[in-house]
Amino acid sequence: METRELRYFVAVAEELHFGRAADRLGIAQPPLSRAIQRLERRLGVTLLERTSRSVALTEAGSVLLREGRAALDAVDAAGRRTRRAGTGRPGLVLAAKAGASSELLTKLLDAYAAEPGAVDVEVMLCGIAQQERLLRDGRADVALLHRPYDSTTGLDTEDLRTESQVALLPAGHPFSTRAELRMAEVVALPGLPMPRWPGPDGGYPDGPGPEVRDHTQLLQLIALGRATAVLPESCRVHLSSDLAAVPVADAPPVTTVIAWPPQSRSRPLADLVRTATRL
Amino acid sequence: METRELRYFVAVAEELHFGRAADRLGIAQPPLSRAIQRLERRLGVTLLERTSRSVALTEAGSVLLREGRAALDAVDAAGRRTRRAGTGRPGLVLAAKAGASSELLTKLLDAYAAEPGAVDVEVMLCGIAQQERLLRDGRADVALLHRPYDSTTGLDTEDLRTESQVALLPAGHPFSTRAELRMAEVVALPGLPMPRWPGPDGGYPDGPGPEVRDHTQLLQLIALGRATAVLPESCRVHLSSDLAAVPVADAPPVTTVIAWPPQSRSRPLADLVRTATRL
DNA sequence: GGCGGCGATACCCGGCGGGTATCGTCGCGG
DNA sequence: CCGCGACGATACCCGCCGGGTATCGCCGCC
Repeated sequence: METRELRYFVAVAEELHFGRAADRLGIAQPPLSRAIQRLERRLGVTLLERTSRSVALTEAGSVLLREGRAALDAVDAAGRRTRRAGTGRPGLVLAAKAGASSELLTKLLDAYAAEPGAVDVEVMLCGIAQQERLLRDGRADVALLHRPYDSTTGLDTEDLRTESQVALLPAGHPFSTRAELRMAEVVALPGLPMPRWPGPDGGYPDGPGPEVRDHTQLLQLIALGRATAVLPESCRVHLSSDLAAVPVADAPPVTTVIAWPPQSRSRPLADLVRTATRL
Repeated sequence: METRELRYFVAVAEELHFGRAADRLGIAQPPLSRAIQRLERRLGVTLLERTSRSVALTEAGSVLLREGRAALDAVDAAGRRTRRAGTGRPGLVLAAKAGASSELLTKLLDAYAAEPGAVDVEVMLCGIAQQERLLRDGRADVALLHRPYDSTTGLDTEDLRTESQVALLPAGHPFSTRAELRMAEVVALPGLPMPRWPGPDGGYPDGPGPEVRDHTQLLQLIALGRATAVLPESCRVHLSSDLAAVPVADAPPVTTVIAWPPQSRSRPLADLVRTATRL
């Protein structure tokens, strides 16, 4: 199986429409049809159920979609990491959610920079739940994640710290003076829905509440009185005066972990991980 | 990057010889040289340092070798799993070392077969340290591993049980009547070296001691008075009378784990894992 | 110094990837 | 009920790229 074929199939499987997929791939529709047919013939498996009005994934097709994405990520990662290894710049790329764990991040970067043999660390600030992707396709070498929000399956990790969570409310909200809240109270706040985060696929789940991409967006929405959210208590350090934080007694504790792709313990990475665990 | 190019590069990087690599790939040498040149040009990186007398990997080349193997495994896995999903046979393939944990394996298979919704489980008995590879390239869905001998990095796992280890000796050996031994005594047994196991790459480490591929080979060598070994105590159940087992006080305990590739929790796999943890 | 092994180069061919034109099917609206 | 339009499949053509053979250039070694 060639990566081009995989890329073609993934495009069609995502669009469920040969024309749009061909468009996205920058080729015409007929060669795309042929490529998919050949792929099916070679695998001996029907991947797509098509009529002239619709395209649907078969069971095998959805397996290939999932596995093919992972394989393409691995191929991309190989290319990117090789390029990085070749063209000077042997530094590390660390991915972190914009606005999360910032004081831990500064402490980590400072401590690591003081280590003997430290290399340049490029910080890649990204949206929610993007870090796993960045690690998998080689754009990042190491990331800060937050369990249980982020999935760590298939990554090597070390726990860094665990903290409880607080509810963020607009300053002056009646609940903002409470000593603590419960999850049931927070989710039921009238006029203040919990926002929706993008999933690992970049899509948003259905439901009420505004769609939110990063922490600054979120904080602004809360300050505007349009939403509320439950976040790790370390977010308090950069709260502006228009926001209030109230502990949530029964929210699950959040563990910040440092994660990296398996089988990639280079010296600089190992040093960074060791530094992190000693903070 | 196309998978063909990756396959070509991996072959050359492993052989460090264009002629032999071309031979292995079933093509002539000139197209192989061109393919590698094009790959280097596209990546903008020198992968191989060649003179007319030798070929050596650059730093970037060894990165691409490691990452490329993983990517090729992922592509192979995508193909194999898709084929399996398409052509009926939606069963599970379980990989286990031949001769290890056999009574746990039988118990697991029996218990799972009794579950509602159980599917066929094909058992793939393999050599030492082969299971990780089988999981990665899609030939197996789930495996039994033994920490700390087997690496579990990049795999999802559940612990099943932990046991201490015993030294295996030829029956009648002076030490065979001892109540317990220490590691230092076992490794120093005159005339009874510890055998060498293949690593994950299939190669054997250097050193004294016979090369061993699986447990039956090993047991036979011990019975013949040519070797000794330290194994989990569950190996006692199938000891023949020509072997003796003596507990080793300071050997690290061995944990049997069930492992599967990340992001692949199909219903049957989840059922099997759940059954295993309940044994 | 000549021989032989090895990677690179030169040159040729066939197949495959990609393009345009067009067909066959089917849902839908008048 | 018929015609239109959307969409995937088919037909056919072209240029490039993957692969082959022949040969060169380099260099270690007898």
